[in-house]
Amino acid sequence: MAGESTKGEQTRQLIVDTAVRLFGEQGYDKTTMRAIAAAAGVSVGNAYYYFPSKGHLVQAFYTTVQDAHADACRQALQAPGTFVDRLRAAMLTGVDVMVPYHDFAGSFFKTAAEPGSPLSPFSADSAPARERSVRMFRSVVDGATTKIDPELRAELPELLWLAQMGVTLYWVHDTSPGQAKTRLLVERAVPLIDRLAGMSRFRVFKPVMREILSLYRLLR
Amino acid sequence: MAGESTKGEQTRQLIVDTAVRLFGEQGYDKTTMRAIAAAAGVSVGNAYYYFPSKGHLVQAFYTTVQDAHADACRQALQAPGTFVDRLRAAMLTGVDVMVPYHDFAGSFFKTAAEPGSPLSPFSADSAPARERSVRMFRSVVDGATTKIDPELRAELPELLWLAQMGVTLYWVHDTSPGQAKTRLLVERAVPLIDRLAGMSRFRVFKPVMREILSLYRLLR
DNA sequence: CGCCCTTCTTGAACGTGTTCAACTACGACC
DNA sequence: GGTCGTAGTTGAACACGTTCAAGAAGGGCG
Repeated sequence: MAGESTKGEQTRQLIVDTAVRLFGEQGYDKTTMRAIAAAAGVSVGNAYYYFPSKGHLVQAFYTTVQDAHADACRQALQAPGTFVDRLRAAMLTGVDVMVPYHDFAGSFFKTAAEPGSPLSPFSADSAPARERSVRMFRSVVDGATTKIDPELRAELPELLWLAQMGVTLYWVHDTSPGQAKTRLLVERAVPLIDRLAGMSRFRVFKPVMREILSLYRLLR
Repeated sequence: MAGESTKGEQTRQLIVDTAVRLFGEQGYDKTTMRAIAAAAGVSVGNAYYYFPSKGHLVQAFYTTVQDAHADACRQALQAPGTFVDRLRAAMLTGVDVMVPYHDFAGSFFKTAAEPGSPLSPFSADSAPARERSVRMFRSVVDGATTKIDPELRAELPELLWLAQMGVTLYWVHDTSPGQAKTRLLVERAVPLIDRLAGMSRFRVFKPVMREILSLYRLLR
């Protein structure tokens, strides 16, 4: 897991660590490339030798947060349980883990939201992180004792990841203290999702769900 | 409606017109403030005397597009019809109107998506444009002959506006030729929305819908 | 050692959005 | 007519992200 120890790899790591620290301390916009380079004791150009842009330095930040989320979830998801409980655990720990970075995320969001950006959660560059997150939601679904339509169950992990992107979108714009409203959103949306998933087996609802799934597959 | 004709108002208009033209010709990023100022025959500082930032020059662009959309819809919404037909008309004309500006929207999107930005569709500054759009969706709903639960019907215009924001989000990221996938999304999502709206009167579904509406009201 | 090639590093320079102290134009009031 | 104050205007200057030609370090090979 630990990287090679060549000169370059060391410098690269030094720059990432410094950047992540400064991002956390001062936010994205206020942390200039010059400041990162100076704090790391290298030149500006050197930072650009390892990272094609300032935004790419944030991938490391992503990974850090995602690791924390994975750790926080592992314990909660160890034992099987109802779908509601598992989903709530996954999503709430997600919010918890992000809380310290709310300001940072706000200033960085515009970069990640840009259509062509490699930092967009939908981009090819983000595929590993995305797949990892989907895997986590798959384990949420797999360990769930609740009865769910098989076709929906297969697609659910990806849909839940999408839902989490939506929650994150709301969270970024949420200015309530401690992002309380986002928590409220999760608390109340999760049971709703559960109810809808349960209804997916009813006769009247099944064709609608099928249509939604087929549309989703077509457009993603 | 036409503005005053003071010196300042003239200059302001000149700058806006030039900016809108250049944005359309070259996109957002490639149109520099220096270029706008030069093409308008004023100094850079003068542009900043009237507009606090480059992004603010885009509000005029918004208004232009929205006017075009309103015009395109008026005719289609004149006569009453089914909910599906009216909603499809409203949303498809929305896409049509935006098509010429897809590249522009892509490069500008990051600015509008920023949480604190006055150009965010959720911001206070965008309230007039937002309310106008919601009004349009209200006329879509009001003229609809389809039976819809009254509580949902009251809230539906705002929800449809939100849906259109979602469509726009998809559209911005849609790289298919002519944004064909976005059209597909509208074509197939509209009947789905109609079906769900119709189901809202069923006994099993009503409490779920109530919960969704109450959650939405709480969090907006 | 001397040579060469790759890897790594530098800092000045470019073009950008934005700011600001200074300047001009012009209308109102004495 | 003269004077003053506001509205309008200027362009140099700033800080930023990014680029690039140039050089330094290091190591394999004769």
